[in-house]
Amino acid sequence: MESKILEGLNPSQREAVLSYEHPSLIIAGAGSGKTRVLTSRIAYMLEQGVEPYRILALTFTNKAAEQMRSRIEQMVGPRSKYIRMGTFHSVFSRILRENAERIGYTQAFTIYEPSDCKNLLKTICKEMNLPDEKYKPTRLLSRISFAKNSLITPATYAANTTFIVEDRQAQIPHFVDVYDAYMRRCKLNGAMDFDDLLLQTNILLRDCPDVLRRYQELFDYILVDEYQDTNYAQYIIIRRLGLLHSRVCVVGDDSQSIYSFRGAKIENILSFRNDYPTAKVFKLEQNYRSTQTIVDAANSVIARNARRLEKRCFSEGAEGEKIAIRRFFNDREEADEVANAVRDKIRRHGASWNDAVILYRTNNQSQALESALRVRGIPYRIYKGSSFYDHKEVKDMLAYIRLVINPRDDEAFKRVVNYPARGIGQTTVERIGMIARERQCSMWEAVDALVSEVEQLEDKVQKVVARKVAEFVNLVRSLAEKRIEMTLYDFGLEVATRTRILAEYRQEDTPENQSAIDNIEELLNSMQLFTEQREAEIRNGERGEDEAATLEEWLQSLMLLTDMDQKEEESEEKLTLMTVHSAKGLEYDYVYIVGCEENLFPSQRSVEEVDGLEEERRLFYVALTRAKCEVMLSYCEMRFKWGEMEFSAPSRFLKEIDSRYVDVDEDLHRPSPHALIEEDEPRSTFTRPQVARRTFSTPQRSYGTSAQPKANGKSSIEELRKRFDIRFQQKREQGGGAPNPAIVRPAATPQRSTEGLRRVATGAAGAPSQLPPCQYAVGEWVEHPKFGRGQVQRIEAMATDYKVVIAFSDFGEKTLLAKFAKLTKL
DNA sequence: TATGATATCCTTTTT
DNA sequence: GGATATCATA
Repeated sequence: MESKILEGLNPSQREAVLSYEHPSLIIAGAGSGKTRVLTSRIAYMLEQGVEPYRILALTFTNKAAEQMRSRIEQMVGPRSKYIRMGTFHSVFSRILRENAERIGYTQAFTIYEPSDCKNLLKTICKEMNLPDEKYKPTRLLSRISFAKNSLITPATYAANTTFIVEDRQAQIPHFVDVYDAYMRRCKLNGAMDFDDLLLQTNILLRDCPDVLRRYQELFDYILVDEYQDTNYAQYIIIRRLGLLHSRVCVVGDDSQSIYSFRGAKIENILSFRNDYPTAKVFKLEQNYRSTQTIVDAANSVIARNARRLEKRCFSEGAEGEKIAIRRFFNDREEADEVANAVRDKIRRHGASWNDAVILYRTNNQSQALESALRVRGIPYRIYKGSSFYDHKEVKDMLAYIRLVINPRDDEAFKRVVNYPARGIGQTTVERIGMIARERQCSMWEAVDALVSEVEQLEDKVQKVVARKVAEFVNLVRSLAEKRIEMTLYDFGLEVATRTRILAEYRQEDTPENQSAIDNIEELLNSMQLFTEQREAEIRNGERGEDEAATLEEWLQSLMLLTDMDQKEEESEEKLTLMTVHSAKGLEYDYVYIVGCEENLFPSQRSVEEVDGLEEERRLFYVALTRAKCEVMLSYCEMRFKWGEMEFSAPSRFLKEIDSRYVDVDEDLHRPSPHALIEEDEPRSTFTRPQVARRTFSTPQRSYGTSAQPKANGKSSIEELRKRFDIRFQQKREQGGGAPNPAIVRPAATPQRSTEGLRRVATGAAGAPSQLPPCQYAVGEWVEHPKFGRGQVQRIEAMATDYKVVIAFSDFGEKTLLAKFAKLTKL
């Protein structure tokens, strides 16, 4: 009897699933059922008796991991829970935590986010008296990131003459010293940055053979998704772990390698067969997602890349519509017209907003689109890099929490030592920093001693300052004590109130303050959610009793979240906006790719880099292949950039699509107005032969020296305006531009209950008298989605909510928060 | 020490 | 244009 898992797989998919005992390279073209093969393979392994905890499955995003897990669960049931599955970063940060002491780290290490890293670099450069116009934090960090991802430690770096010469030429001769100091300081602070999670894992596996051995023996099977986007550090981790059994299976598509800026090495997938000579190779070439037109069009573009693994993608689906290419006057018009186009498309096909996506190259392109969508009342969701955690109030909360977990975290210390203001100035902070450096300890440790000596201080001024610092130290200490006896949520609330952060935002009732309070509440929500999830897992026997949710784990999971991991708001139909990068792995019926212009897509920088253009082309390929049915590409004549109008030319990629698959509203090769202007103003500086073809590329930065282009451009804008005004007029008359009033309500922002927090605000924190009455009563019968039926035993008022103790028939007594528990009265 | 004014970067893409 | 950093002033 054949396994059900194999049903419906095509021959090559099937082979890829069956060969789980062999190291495998699965080259999976876009839309070829890659995830299905991967999940089927794992499910099949489980069915064949492989123990789930012996499987290590690494994905690119947490979301991908969750999706895979739930699919496998559907196939083979709850055993899937025990598979070690997640992103490289989340899986290995957990492993690092378990073994932190082995590499001289504290188990309570915190993770520095890029802004912490940059701040630290800034301090280091200041201390070393390096000119900050050359030693820019971002630049330093990206170089450090490059080094770490290539497993180059400061020592190896210093020994490499190429690097040293490079740095000298880049006028940052002391980079290696900065790098060294940075790593030391991180360690001293008990902190790791994102790249450390991979680098330190490698150090751990290199220096501790017993640890290596343990995990080698544990993980009989290793599967890696999106292998084309792994960097050297990740590659070596896989090599090391796979050395014993070598049952490494990687899945990827070289044509979709788009993360080289993060150190991803396309070579990893290109040379997999050399690394694992016994590997079997499977090619998934049939695209089940897109129309033939889309697949063929995408092929015609990607064919221009030199370095590729041989494969021939095809679709047996419908031929489908041609790819539409539209030209617009400026980014505003583009946004308006694309919004109209999406709306019309969705209406005409009776489709859902969920079926369409607008993709762009850079995040900042979303602004124009957002306002166009808002005006039309089109509901949308936007995936944007970590916006939530970028909020000041969230960072402040997290800084206190980080300090509680790991007091040596200097960046957290500096952030909140005087927030909310308690009279500790810059000078004081600097002095603490100096003491810390003298004693080679963290700032916390520096003041820790000081606090006990406060009263013995002679100097009056010093005494006052010291008292203030002591106040802060005691605050954090007392929070640390509270933490032990409290639930995550209660502790979070304690932090918000005791630090007076909440009070800060309650002083004045402004929209900004309300949103800050909302965000803090959301942070607390996530704590509660985390606790509940964990409790459910323990109840289901998926985790041991001793594995209750901890603050550390919550924080870690939070730090490693990506923009793609945000929770889907159930059943809300929204149009999605995101970068092409974020769209990898997703699919939509209708795809709109905006800003297909030179210097934007492809980006200016990519054109200058060695393999930059090929990567950009792959990115374009990714964008095209997201579509199931239709694609519309658009570009503008002008775009608002750096507060100025700049001319743009259509992207070269538009012309690279075989014309058979394209429907262009205007001749792509027609000289653009921009080109006309160039001709009006001849430039003697252009001597290169390319000049003749330059009609389609903007002069900005390319060869054009000085700031002429901008000035020229500006003076000609009026002229252009006139020309386009005529077009506008025509459009208006055709009725193209006017928003249709018959359309949907405005995008309503989800209303969260912030009642609780604002209430606490006013009076003494936690005065229960101000709470609205509890919606449940003792003795009442309720039903919970997970725990089933139960009777309310006790109700206890808390600061912002009620604790409800419920005796469930099947799960026993449980304490729930009224606000969060999804209870229905019976 | 805290606030408001000016200067300066910026725009790739993200775990 | 806009966010953030640094500076000048009370």
